[in-house]
Amino acid sequence: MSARPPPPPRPRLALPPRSVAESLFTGAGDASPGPLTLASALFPSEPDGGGGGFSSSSGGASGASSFTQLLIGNLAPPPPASHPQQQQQREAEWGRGGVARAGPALSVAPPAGAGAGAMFTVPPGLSPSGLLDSPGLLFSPAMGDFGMSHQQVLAQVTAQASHSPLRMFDHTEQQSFSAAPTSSDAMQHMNSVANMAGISDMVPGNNENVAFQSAEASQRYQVNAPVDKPADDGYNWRKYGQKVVKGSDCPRSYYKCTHPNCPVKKKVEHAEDGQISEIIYKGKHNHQRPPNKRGKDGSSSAAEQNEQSNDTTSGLSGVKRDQEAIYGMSDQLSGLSDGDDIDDGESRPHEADDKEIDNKRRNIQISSQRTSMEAKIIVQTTSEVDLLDDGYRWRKYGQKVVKGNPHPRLVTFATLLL
DNA sequence: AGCCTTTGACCAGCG
DNA sequence: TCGCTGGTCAAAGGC
Repeated sequence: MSARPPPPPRPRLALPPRSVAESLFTGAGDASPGPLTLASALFPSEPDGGGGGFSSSSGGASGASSFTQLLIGNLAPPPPASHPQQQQQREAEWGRGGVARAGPALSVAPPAGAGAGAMFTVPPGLSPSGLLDSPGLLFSPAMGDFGMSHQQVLAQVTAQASHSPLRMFDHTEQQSFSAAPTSSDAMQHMNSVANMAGISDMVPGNNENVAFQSAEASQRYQVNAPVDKPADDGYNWRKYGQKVVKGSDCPRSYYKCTHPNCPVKKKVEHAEDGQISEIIYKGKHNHQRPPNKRGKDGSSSAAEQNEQSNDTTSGLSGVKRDQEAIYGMSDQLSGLSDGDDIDDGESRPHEADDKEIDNKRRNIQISSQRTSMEAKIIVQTTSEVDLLDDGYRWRKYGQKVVKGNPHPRLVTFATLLL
């Protein structure tokens, strides 16, 4: 058996915090936002999913008037030329938040030779800008204790990416990377903040590595966090198989959702050190996420406690609802894939809009790229007109016919200018 | 008792 | 056709 080759050196791309996350604190004093509030901002949704979280796939994108808005979620459109100061400030913030930003930054690590900007795939429906801005990709002492949400977000990003059929689309064309702590300090920070929040037990990804799917040359980059067990992602899983895959000494585990007739499966791959290096979801849950498990001692979970303590202060607070929202969105996104033919039976008042949005999402693949001074959103799309003629400032820099499943695609590469 | 993990065997796809 | 590989099945045992 041959061990995986050591990962290439990882040029660092630190992700500066910006409006979405920072705005959460505006007017909120120095109090750190609850993870739910944070995730709510990162994953805009309807105010109340009514138990289903993102019961409608419209989510934060339902009001998008353009394709780009669909892509970038609730990020404000790029400032017009009449606001140069804003532009400068934004650029200054990007710069300030660059590699030099202190703290146990969770940096993005492109493959070797990727140059300044590698890419990672952003699942459709998840705001790329929100992801870029997400403290889930950045640890900043100035932003409070977000460790839980960092990992939660990362875990969810992975899940969403895995759920998305677009993930399967021509990954050979692009590089991708995962967010990865730059050092063991980052890992310690991740753990410590989660522990401080008292929610480590319910944090998806807290005990695992979460890997963004590498898109090229089977390179894999992951968030390295201590691993003891697969993610507690809110669903119940039964392990039905384990296999040592070629090229790795470590086993890959196969799980099924234990809910009757639920087709969802996931593969969990471990690295040499026993940590989970990759999680791949397949299918769509055709049921609601089961209620939070209570602790063995009968006490409510940290998530529920958090919800109880926060629920009255914000319509979007509470870790539980946070999870509902996030996983609901996961379901929503996963609905684009294997489970398309599955009727979840939920009322979907915006179904028509949802289909349109979904249709656009089938056409696109979004990647984010950021240099130290500039943020970009890379979009691969088969619908150039939709992309480039939507009032946003796109810079087309390439076009290519790529092999795709099931059909070859004309892919346009464009940069969304911020 | 029920649910879970373990693990060897089996099956299907692919080159 | 054959071998390799990944994915799944199902019996056995543990908690």
